[in-house]
Amino acid sequence: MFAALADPTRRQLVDWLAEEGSGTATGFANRLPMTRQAVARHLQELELAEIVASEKSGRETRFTLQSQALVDASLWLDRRADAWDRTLARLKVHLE
Amino acid sequence: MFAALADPTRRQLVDWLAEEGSGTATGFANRLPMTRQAVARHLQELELAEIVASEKSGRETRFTLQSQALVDASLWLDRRADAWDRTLARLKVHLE
DNA sequence: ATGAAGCGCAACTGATAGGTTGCATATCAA
DNA sequence: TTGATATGCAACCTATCAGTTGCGCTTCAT
Repeated sequence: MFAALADPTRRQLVDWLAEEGSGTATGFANRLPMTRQAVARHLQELELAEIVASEKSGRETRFTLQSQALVDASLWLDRRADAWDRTLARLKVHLE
Repeated sequence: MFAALADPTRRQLVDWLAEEGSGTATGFANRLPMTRQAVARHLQELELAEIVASEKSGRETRFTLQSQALVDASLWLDRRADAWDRTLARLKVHLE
C-alpha cells in the first residue's frame, strides 16, 4: 500500500485519476517520459494495492480510483500520530 | 515520505516509537531479527523523511517521532480521496 | 586505565524495482 | 480484409535497497 504510493510516477497517476476520473495506460504514457509498458506495470501495481480498479471495454482497459484504500492509509497515519501525541502527553505528566 | 513508510521494518519502528515515546538503534535491534547497523540505517532514513528526530545524549542516540510528517501524509491522501469523490459526483451528474 | 557499550563509516552481496525492447493478440474503422 | 490502435506477456538490463561484516571512535563504569 505505502509501497505502491512510494513511486512518484504512481502518485502522478493517482493525481490524474483523482482529477479526471479515469484513464488508460496508453493515454497516460503519452504525457509521461516513458513507455506504455512501464505505465501499464505501474497501474497493475496500483491495482494490486487496491488503489485502482480496471475495467475492460472493447480494446481498451480503463482505470478508475478506489478512494477506500486511500482513506485506509490515511487512518493508519492518523492512528500513529494520535498514539504519539498521547505518549507525549503521558511523558509530560511524568516530568511534572 | 511514502517511500520511508514502504518498508515493514520502518513501519514497525514507527509503531514502537508511537507507543513508547523514544528508543535507540541498539534497543530496537535487540527485538528484531537483524543487525544494529541495519536498524540504524532504517532510523536514518526515517529521519531524512522527517518522520523521526534524533538527539545525542552521551554515548547513545535517542530517536523520537515527529507526528507532523504523518499528519502531512494523511492530508495528502485525504485530498486525493476528496478530489476523487468530487469527480465521481460530477460524472454522475453528467450521466443524468 | 581498561574493558564494555553504543555509535558511525565503508565495502560487499543478493534481491527487487523501474525501465526497455520485441512480439503476439484482440478490436475497431474504412 | 486490412491497417491502425490498444493491450498483454516475457526477457533483459541497471540501479537501488536491505542486509551483512569489519573496523575504529567515543563514552561510561569499575
